[in-house]
Amino acid sequence: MEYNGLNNQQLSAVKHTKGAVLVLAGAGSGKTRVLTYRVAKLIEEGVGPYNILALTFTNKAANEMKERIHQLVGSQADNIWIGTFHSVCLKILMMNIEKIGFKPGFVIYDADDSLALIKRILKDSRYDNNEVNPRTVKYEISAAKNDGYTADDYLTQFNDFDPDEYIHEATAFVFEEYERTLKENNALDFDDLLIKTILLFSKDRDTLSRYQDRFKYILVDEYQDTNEVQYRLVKMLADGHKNIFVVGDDDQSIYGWRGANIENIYNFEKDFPGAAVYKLEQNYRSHQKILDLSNAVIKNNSGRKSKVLFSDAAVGDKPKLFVFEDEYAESRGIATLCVNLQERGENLNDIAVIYRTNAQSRLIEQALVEASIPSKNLSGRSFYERKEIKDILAYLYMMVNTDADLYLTRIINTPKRKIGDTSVAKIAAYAETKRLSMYEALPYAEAVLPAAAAKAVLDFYTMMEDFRLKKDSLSLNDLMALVFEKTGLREMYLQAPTMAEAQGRIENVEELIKNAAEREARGETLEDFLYNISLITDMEREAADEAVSLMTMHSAKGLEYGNVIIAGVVDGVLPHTFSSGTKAGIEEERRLLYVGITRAKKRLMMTAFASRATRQNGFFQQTLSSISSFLKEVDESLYDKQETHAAARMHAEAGIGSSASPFAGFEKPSFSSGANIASPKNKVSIDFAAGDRVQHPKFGFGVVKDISGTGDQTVLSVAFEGYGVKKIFAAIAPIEKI
DNA sequence: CTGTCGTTTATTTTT
DNA sequence: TAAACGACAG
Repeated sequence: MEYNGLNNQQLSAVKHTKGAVLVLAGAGSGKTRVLTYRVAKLIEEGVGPYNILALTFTNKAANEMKERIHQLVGSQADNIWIGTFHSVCLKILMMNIEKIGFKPGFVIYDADDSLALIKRILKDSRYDNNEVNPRTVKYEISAAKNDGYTADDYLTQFNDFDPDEYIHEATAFVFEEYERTLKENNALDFDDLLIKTILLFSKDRDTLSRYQDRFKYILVDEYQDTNEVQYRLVKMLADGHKNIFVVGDDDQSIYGWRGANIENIYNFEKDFPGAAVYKLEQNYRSHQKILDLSNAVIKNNSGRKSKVLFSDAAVGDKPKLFVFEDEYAESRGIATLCVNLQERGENLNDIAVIYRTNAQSRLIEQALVEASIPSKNLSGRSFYERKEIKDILAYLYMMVNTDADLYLTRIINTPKRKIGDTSVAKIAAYAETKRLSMYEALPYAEAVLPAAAAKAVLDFYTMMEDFRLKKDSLSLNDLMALVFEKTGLREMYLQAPTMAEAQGRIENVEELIKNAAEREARGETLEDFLYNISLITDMEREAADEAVSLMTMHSAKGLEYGNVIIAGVVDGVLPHTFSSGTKAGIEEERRLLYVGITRAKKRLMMTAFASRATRQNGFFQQTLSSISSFLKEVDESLYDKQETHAAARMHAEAGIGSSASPFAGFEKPSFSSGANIASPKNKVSIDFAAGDRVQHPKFGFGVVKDISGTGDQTVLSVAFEGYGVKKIFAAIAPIEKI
C-alpha cells in the first residue's frame, strides 16, 4: 500500500497495529486519514474486515470513513462494522433484545418523544405544577443514565441530596415512571441503546464473549467526547483482544454538558496499560497566522495534553476583529463582509458564519436577506425532527409495534378527528386497568366513551387495522402514500397558514416516501426502514444552491471553510453567561472559540459589538458588552482590530475597550433599511394584498404571493423577478406598491 | 372538542 | 422580542 503523503507521526500511528494506541490529533491534522489508513493497513496485514469495529459519534463521520476506506481497499470495506455508537448498539440489540426482556419490534423514542413522555408523566403526577421544568427533569434523567445510574440508583442517591431540592424529588419519581413506561411501550430512548447493550453484555456473558471475540480490532473516533457509558462499552469490548486505537483532541472537547468526560482521554494510558501515544501537530488546513491565534487562545486552558499546531502553508491574512455598535450593526457588518468576499471572487459555499447560540442567527439571516446574500442554516431543525415527518412515521411505527402508546397518543387525533384529551385519557385509564396497550384497548371504546366519541375511535381503529393488514402486501411507497392520503394528513398540511408552508410540508413527506421507495428497492422492509432512519438526524439532500453557511460552533466541529466569520465574540455570549460559573465551564467555552478559529483555512474574521439588548427582570435593556476575555488575554498583535466610531465611543465612555484604536477605514455597512428592526416605531400603513405588484430597490419588480402576521409584524412573501420568493417585513422593507 | 388569548420562558444538542 | 404553552370560553 502507498503511504504517500503521511507524515512521520501519522505513519507511526498507522503502523502501530497491536495493543492500545492513543492518537492526539490536533484540529486539521489529518485524523480521518490516520484512521482510514490504519484500517487499510490492518486489512493488508490479513485481518478480516469482519473483525474490525470502528465507532464514531456522527453518521457523517461514519459515512466519510466508510467511503475513504472503500477507496483504499475496495469492497472489503463493506464487511467492516463502521457506525455510530448508537447504530452499532442498535444492530446488536436487534439480534439480542429478547435476552433483556424487550420484544422484537421495539421502537426508539427520540429526544422529543422522551420529553413528551416526561411531560405526560409530570402532568399525571403530584408534580403537576409550574415548579418542575420537564426539560430539567429530562436533562437530569439523561445525565444520570449516561453516568451509568438506574432509576433505583437515583432514588438511593436521592437521600444524599439536599431534601429541599424539590427537582430531585420530582426527578426520582419521574425517572422510575419513565423507565417503566418505556418498557411497557416496548421502547428504548437514545441513551438506552448504549445502556441496554451494556446490560445485555453483563447479563449474558456468552453474548459478550462472542462480540469480544469477533471485534479483534476496535477504533474510536473523537474519543474526547465519550461519556461514562460509552467508555464502559469500549472497555468491555476491547477487553477481549485489547487492540484498541482511539483518536481524539482534548482541546476540542465541547460536549461536557452532555456527559462527555474529558478525563477518559486523560486516563487512557492508565486504563490501557502500555498504551502508545502519538501526537499529530502538523495542521494541513489553516495558515500559520490563524494557528498562532488558536494556539494562544487554547494555551490558557489548564491540564491539557499540550499540543502546538504548526503549518507549512503560505502565510495569509492576519485574523481580524471588527467591533460594531450593537448587534444590528454587527449583523449588517457580517452581511457586508460576505458581499466583500463575494466581490473578491469567493464562492458563497466557502463562507461560514458561526456563532455561540442559535438566537444569534435571526438578525444575521435578516441582514443577509437584506443584502441579497443567500444563506442556509445548518443547525436548523433537522429533517427527521419535523412535525410532518414525525406524524407519518408515528403511523408507521404503530403498525410495527402496537405497544408504543406515545405514538398512539400522537396520532389518534392528528389530524383532528374529534377524539379529544378526555377521550384519550379514558382510553388510557381503561388500558391501564385491563393491562392492555392503548391500541389494544381501542376496540372497547364503547365501554368507556359516549357514542359519538366511541364511533370516532372505532373508525380510527378500523383504519389502522386496515393499514396493518395491507402493510406486508403493499410496496412501501404505496403504503406510505395510502397512509398520507387516508389519514387526512395531506389535507391537514394543506391547511397550513401559508401556501409556502403547506407546500414545504407536503414536499418533505413526499421526499421521505421517495427515500423509502429507494430503500425498499435495495431490499429493506418496513421494519428495516424504520430502524435505519431512527438514528439518522438528517437526510442527504441534493446540494443546495450557492449560499453562505450559518451554524453554531458545536455544529461547526469537523468542518472547514476558506472564510470563517465568528459572530458575537463578546463576554456573555462567548463565554456564555450560563457557563461562566465554573472553571470547567469557562474552559469548555474557550475550546468552543478554539474550534471556531480552527475551522478557517484562508480568512478568519471575528465580530463583536459594544452594546446589546439584554433581558433584566423581564425588561429589555441596552447593556454594554466588552470583547471576549478569550481575546483580551492573548497578545493583541495576533489579530487586527477595527472598531466603528460609535462602538469606540461607547467603549471609551464606559471605560472598557482596550487601547481605543481609531476607526481604521473600515467600510461602514450601509443598508436601505438601516432601521432598527426590533422596534419599528414608524407606523407604516400596511395595505398589501396578494397579487399586488411592488418595487424594491435591490430586488426590482415583484408580486405579493402571500401575507402573514398583522400590524408591524406583517410579513409579505414576494416573488421577485430573478430573485425568487423573498419573505420581507412590510413595515420596514423599502418596498412600494406600483 | 377546538380556537383564542394571555402567560411564560428563553445555551450548546454528535444519537 | 417571539414562540410556545396552557387556561378558558364558545
